[in-house]
Amino acid sequence: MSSPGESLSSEGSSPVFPSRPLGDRAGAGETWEMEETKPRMESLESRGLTGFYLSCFDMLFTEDSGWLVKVSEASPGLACAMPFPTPRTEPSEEPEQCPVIDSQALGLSPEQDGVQEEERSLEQVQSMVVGEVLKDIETACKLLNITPDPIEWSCSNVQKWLLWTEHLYRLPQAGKAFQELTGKDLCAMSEEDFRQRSPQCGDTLHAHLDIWKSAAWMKERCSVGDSKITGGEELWSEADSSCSGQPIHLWQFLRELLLKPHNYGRCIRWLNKEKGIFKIEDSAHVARLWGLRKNRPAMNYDKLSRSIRQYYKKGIIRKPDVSQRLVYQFVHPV
DNA sequence: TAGTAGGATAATA
DNA sequence: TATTATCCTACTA
Repeated sequence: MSSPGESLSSEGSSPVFPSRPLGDRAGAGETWEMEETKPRMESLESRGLTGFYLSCFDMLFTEDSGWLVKVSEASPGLACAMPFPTPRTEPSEEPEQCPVIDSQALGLSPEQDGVQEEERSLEQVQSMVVGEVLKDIETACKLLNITPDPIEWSCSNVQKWLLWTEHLYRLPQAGKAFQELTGKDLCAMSEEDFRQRSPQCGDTLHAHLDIWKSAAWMKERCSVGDSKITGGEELWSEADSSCSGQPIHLWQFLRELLLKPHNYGRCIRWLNKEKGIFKIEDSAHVARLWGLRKNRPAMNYDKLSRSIRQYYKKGIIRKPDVSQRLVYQFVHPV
């Protein structure tokens, strides 16, 4: 099946790139209008990225906001787990770290100390929030087999991302309005451009794209700096088969969904993780996700389940001893 | 009606 | 060539 919109068109897109979060993109053969990026950057930074992300929470986590509990329960020791841009007036060329400041050593008053404490707490939350956002984007990249940086998306990548975002956040379909646009075209579009193409959800899609762009920017900065990322986990891992260009297998895809219960727990979940027994709660949803991942719009549970059954002979998946509908078991549990 | 099982064949990487 | 997609029939809950 051919992907929609293979021919490139920049119709309706702005000639400049208005909303690159920070910094330039040397080496990509692209012209970045830094003057144009500045207002957007300042807006982002003056609000603080946390404010930016928090304002998108209702869109981001409509599936399940359970992970937010983790933020409130987070250990203070997780503070500054990843580089995070703090509010400032001028962009810095250096990758930022989150320094641990000894207020007593600085001779601060108790009031100043309290403010410092509050700021540290805020930074802890920021780190957790950003870490979770990055992880969600990483998962989407794996599942869709697209790069995290929207600027690199082809037309079909853009359509995948649109389908995915519409599906995940229950937005009205807007794919046709963005046909024949590459990621670069998309990134060059203003919020108003988005709204013109899709009055119903253009602003939402633009906000999501902004998050992806910010995440790509942060990823780049992380890779420029050291490899320390949140909580010791390696984001953007290259070890994953789907990120290394290898075609993903259905069993791998199912396992990835199972390993992201806060995103996909409503459509697939472990019944007994130790034994590898899982249940597909929403067969149509899982099939749609698989179809999105493999660019097979006609995928349905009938076909998906046939593929699962092919694993019986191979000893990868089987039906549990007590067979139940929509319940399968990994022969070799994780 | 939806899910299960498996044969056959085509498409794809 | 291996894997998955697709289509099919038969059967079950």
